[in-house]
Amino acid sequence: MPPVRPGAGAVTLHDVAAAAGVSLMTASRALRTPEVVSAATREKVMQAVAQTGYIPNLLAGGLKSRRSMTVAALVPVISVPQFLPTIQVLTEQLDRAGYQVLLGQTGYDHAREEALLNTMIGRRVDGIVVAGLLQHGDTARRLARLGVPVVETWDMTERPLDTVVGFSHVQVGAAVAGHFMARGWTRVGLATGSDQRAGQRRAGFLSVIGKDVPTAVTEVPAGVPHGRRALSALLAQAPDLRAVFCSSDGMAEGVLTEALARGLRVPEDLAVIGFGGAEFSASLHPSLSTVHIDGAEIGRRAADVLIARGRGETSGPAIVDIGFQLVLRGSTGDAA
Amino acid sequence: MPPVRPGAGAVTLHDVAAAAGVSLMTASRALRTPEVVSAATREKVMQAVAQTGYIPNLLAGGLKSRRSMTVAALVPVISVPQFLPTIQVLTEQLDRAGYQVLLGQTGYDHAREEALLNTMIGRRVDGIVVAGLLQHGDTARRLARLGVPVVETWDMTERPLDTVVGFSHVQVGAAVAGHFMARGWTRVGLATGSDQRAGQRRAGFLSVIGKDVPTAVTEVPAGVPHGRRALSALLAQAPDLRAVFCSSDGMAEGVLTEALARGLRVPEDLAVIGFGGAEFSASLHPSLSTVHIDGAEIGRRAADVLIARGRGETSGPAIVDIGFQLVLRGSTGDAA
DNA sequence: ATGATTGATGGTAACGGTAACATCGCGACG
DNA sequence: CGTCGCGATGTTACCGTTACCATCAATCAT
Repeated sequence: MPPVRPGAGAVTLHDVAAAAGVSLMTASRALRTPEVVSAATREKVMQAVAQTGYIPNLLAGGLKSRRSMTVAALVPVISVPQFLPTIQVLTEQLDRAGYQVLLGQTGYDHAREEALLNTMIGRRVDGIVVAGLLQHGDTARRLARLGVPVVETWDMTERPLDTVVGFSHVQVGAAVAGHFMARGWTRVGLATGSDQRAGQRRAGFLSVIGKDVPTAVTEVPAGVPHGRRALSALLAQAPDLRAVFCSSDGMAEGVLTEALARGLRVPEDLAVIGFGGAEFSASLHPSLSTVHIDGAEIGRRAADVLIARGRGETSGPAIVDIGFQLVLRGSTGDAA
Repeated sequence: MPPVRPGAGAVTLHDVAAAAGVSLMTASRALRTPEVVSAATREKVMQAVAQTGYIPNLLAGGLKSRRSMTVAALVPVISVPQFLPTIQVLTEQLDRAGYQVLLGQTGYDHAREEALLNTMIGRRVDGIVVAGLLQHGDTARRLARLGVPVVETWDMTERPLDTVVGFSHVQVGAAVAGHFMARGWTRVGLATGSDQRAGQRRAGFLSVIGKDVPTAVTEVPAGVPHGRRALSALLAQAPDLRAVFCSSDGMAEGVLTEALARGLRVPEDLAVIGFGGAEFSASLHPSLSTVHIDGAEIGRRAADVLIARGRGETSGPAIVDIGFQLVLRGSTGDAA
């Protein structure tokens, strides 16, 4: 097989127009704005499309129309399970509106994030969805100047770059603390990551508890081993610990495991609440209470925002708080 | 804020050339093929780029050069954990070579798969990676005619459309059956999905066992509840069942759960092997034996193939078998 | 009857780059 | 000394589509 020159053999709109016996422009309109073309012409063009097997070149169309019909989705790493429902629904919804998603992995690296954003600008994406908040640096300003819609997600801020769809980590912390208080548990602790969001949940938590509490900070806020170590560390600080709020369901699982290993009964001796609403949390023993975030809803709302912008509609509220849900189960003695 | 005309304010190569005092073409070459311009000129252009904040328009470049520097990745749904390492590594490797990944979700629907492939053709992707095998229909033929590199993955076939990077499900079934035989377990069963791959594993399994075996088929080959039901069904057929090969680690977990509920000891009364090598399989009790597939390696090899093709290198072997690994743990009595 | 309006279509010029070829200065060589 | 070769740069055309404006027949108000 001879090396095929890329793109050779592709049918262009020119061919379609010729086959339909109309001008190039009429063919273009029959596809893009059918309502301005007479029914007969539209039909001829459609037949020519079917007959020739025409597939529009979206690069060419995007170049001229300045609308690439693509959206960038930036995540730290695609395999972070937390963001998957968001990406899934985002991709589905956008697909329905004719957009495709360009995937970008920042690897938790701000330099790579910047580089990726620049690449995405170069690809003339019609919008950018970021898992988390963006650094407000040079590139962010450029995005604003170029008018690229940006949706930050899974977080909350008073001053989003453009639009934010998420929830308040401070409120999450406060809600969990509130539940602990209501149950009369005051000897409480935190098993938390060191990231900014964990800090916000901690702040919210402390604001309700009204005093400092034992805190075990782990670099990686996930995984059973980290959870086990975290509980050990907490018990060293406060042997009479009554309840723990964990930064992730994975860590919470580790805390449950360590409690079991130490002969502590959950929830009688120690209550545990996780964060994330992971699927497996329901099938742990005891079932894990957790803070559930509707990631799919985040994706849906983000898609809505971008599609509306694409239609030229003025953006709705720039801050969308989708809230969260305290799912109370066995590990806090609230349900089976 | 007035509605910004999209793309307004963007710096073009024209501006860079003007700022550097060279022709448009020289500026283009300084960026794309620096080795053919003099060092002094290159320097001038680079400075102009930095000063103007130029970002190349990849739509324009791709249109003329017929190389979009994008690759499509098609998965059933992004949240299938199995494919995540593949997607992650694929995206990383391609990114390093300057490619971006366009995500497509087929939703297990062949019509949508076709539609997505057509869209991707329209976007002039430089390659397509599919999770699984492609239907060899009209669109597949078109891909071949257009010379778009296609990498099918996570499977094996004698006649790939183009290149396949995966492993043989038949061999997996045979290997598991071989292990059962070696242990002297002949009263064995299958808890399997109804898809084609499950069928291949079953065929490989039966070819070694040498006779038909009790089989529980579930529509959705994942999830603890399905696994529990599957074991119930199997025990109804064969109360003296000694070992089960499951279609997924999730189902295997369900089988373990059901065994526990029925007072069956694992592995003494019943041995269990899963499929997929999920992370959680190691931390089940007993730890789950499973067939591990190196999904990251699949992504790496797929990226290699596409990058080589992009360089115009003739494709290597069209069939890459990365094999699999039998991870033997507690659920077959092979390790702690 | 006549100019204005409307609906359908066509022609032309981009969009922002790159491929291919043309040009030009300059040292090497017969 | 003319010209050949070569590296560096410039010119032109074009990738495939859509924005914009022009055209033209048919309908309409006056």
